[in-house]
Amino acid sequence: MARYNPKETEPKWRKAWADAEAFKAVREPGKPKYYVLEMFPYPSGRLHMGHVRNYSMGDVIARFKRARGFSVLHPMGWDAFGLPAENAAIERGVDPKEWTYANIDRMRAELKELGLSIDWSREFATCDVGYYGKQQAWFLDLLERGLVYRKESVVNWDPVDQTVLANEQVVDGRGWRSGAVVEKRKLNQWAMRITDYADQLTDDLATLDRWPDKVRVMQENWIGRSKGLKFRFHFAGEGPAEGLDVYTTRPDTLFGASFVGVAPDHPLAQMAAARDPKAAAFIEECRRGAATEAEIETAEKRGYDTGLRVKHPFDPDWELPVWIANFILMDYGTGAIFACPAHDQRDLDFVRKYGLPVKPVVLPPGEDAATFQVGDEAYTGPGVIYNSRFLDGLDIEAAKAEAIARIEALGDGEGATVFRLRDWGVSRQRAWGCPIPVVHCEKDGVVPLPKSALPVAHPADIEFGKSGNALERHPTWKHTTCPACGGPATRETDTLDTFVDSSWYFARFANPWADEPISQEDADYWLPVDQYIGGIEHAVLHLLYARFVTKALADDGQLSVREPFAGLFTQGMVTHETYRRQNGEWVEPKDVEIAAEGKTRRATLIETGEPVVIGDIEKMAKSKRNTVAPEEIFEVYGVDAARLFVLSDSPAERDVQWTTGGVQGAWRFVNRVWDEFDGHVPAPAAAEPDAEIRRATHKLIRQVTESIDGFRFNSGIARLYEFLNLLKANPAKDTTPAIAAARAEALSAFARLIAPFTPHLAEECWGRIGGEGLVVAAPWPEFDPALTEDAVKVLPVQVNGKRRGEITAPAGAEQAAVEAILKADPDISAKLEGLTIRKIIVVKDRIVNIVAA
RNA sequence: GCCGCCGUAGCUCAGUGGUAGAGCGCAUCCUUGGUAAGGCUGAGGUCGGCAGUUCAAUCCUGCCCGGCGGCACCA
Repeated sequence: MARYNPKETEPKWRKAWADAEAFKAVREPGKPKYYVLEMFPYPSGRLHMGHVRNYSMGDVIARFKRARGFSVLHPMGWDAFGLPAENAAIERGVDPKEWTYANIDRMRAELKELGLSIDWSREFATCDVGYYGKQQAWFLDLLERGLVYRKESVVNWDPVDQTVLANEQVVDGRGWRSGAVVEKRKLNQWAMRITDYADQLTDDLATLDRWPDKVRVMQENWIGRSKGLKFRFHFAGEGPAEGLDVYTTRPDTLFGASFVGVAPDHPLAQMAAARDPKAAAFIEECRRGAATEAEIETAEKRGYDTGLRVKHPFDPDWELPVWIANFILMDYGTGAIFACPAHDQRDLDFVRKYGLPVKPVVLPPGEDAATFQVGDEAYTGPGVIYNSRFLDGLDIEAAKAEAIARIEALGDGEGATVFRLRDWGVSRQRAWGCPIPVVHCEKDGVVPLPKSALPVAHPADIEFGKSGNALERHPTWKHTTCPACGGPATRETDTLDTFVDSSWYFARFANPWADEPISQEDADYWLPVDQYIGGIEHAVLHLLYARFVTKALADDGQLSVREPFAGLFTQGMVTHETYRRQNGEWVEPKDVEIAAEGKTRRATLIETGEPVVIGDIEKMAKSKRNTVAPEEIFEVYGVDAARLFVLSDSPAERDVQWTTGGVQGAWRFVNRVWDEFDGHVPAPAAAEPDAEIRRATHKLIRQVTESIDGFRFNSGIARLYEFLNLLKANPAKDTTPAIAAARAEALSAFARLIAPFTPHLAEECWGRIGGEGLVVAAPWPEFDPALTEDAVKVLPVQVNGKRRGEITAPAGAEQAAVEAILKADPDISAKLEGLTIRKIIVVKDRIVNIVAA
């Protein structure tokens, strides 16, 4: 018997699959289709373990569905525009394009080595002119539809990356890539009207029943739809004639109003500042103190009374003061509020500081109107409205409806829906991105290019290597003629956010050769993506943008689906222990030797023998040096062992901890499997298969099938481990014809069941037992449901909830039959000596409990 | 503060309303022509805590403790 040699077998089978074009996606109208997609990688240059896990999961699904008779699309591409290439250009003087394509070449080779069942003929990179030129085409379509527009606005400016960021790319006031504190700048920017779809994007989340709840909740929160009332206060005395618009979600508490507040940036605040130096000073102070969002959130509430007064909408004689308050945001609602401190914590904190009145108008259940008071905590729970004239006695929802109706009747406002979501700013002041296909003409202004002028490609001699936008600096590229007047014009030098690139790539995969951006015929067949797999970090970025673009393109008649991803799975990360020398320097796992001493572990640096501190388990990252290079693992253990390990050791949605012992365990399994197949002896003809092994085989098929369907790869693999132990206990040699016959069926099923996880090993095993053709082309094994149940069940017998013995009964035995067996059992009878049986509870095929006294 | 996930063997994790499992690690032994290896056997768990529902709870419910993640002056 020879040891399994992955270095020889694995490349052999990859070649066989390629020669057979085993993974070519073909539209077959008679067959059900299945589109499996993993979030495409950024070509950073090297494959890491996270990629191995992500793409192995997708590969399990793709191979499984193919074996189950689906026509499968499983493509791969590259999210290839973006800053790292430009940063490499600045740091190392390389050309971003060359750098990117060289990285793609290397990573493609590594991905191919993983043995993924991908249709490589469909591969593209977003930096291919053939891709981004099509993107420019639909960009122009959306521009024409008014879904893309240009506006001067205050934007998030990342001073390190020298570009604008979308709101979604600002985390805790810092750039998501650079970590730099984001500044506010006023710029002319391209934006997409994602807010037009805010309602749909919220409502349609309910249809995504194969998405994790967590992601749906995150998107819902991000879009932040709230329903309420927009209405107008009229000024008492001086003040703008048009009044002051406010937004509230609590119109039911209008009679608890204490003051009216505006944001420091609000026009009314500006007006006050113009004639009141103290107001101006207060506004200035607010601006200074609020550099980051984190600071705004924790800042103490402060305000300034403008001296202006407004009339209460339901009582012209009731006047409310107008304050400027630092906690009011200009870009939400109308930038102005009415404050009801008794039922809003922020308002309460504010009025407690400035001595304004607090009047409760919602009476909590069980409280007495005469004695109920609000202390330091606002009451936001349910109750009955009081102190509120015509709203008295109503519950909160009824009072909201009544207040809105009254305001509408007065003509002072209407019910309104407000979103937290802002339009998507897509301009980036960087060269290594998709050029925006418009020109600026002195005479005609902003002019879209005709489609015949596409693609707008990068110049070949672009000079990177300095900060700022290289397209802007290029001596000739931007100078062109205006398609409208023929006069001189300059090209737009902003490029599109790379999230635009990734917002439609899944649709392009349906037919990457098509002249139009999306081939309707092919997209109608393949879309939506049946199973999308990727990290949770894109919950409100990529996944929201892709949903929006899908809807926008559907409305433009370019797509038939309104949701891109029918199923979403967010997989966990690959983690590893961290190691540090005494001086605090991080050390790579491969330089560390771990020795077990009893139950504790001790780490030393291999080179010097010095002790190393074992630190926390963290996501594999270069900064902590706790990475393990996939290619080194492939070299030692083979690809299959690596795939098996990252899938086997944790549930797919949770993090998996990479350990040497773990991958060695997977490697041992690979060898044990091969050993079992290598020792295979053909069964004598016509022998009746051993019933126990047969049942175990059919149970296994059922369990593995259900595990893959449910994304429980780890438990499916656990069942395979257990089954192998059973086979080892019934070895091929020196055995009965019955066992040999059962083993033949078992091995045939086993080879096909391991194929999604360890595809190379499966081929080798399949060949060894004389399987027909390639295992990738073999149908998934079927199980006989009758064989997955035992014919005879061992039922534990409890007396008063404690286990006192067991009986053997036929499967499905009912109460009467079981009671008969109980009576005939001398052991049980002995246990019941002197007791009166009150009740016998029989749970079919599970257990018997006798209640006795 | 709000929402979600997690807590089972030394470690990493499966699992189940009814006798508690895997891999690694640990111990013993075997093999020494699968040998920078292979195999047998074994020890090890009040299933985070308390209460409830139930004939029966590690599993369901509630509360608490601990860890992780997301959201958070959004009117």
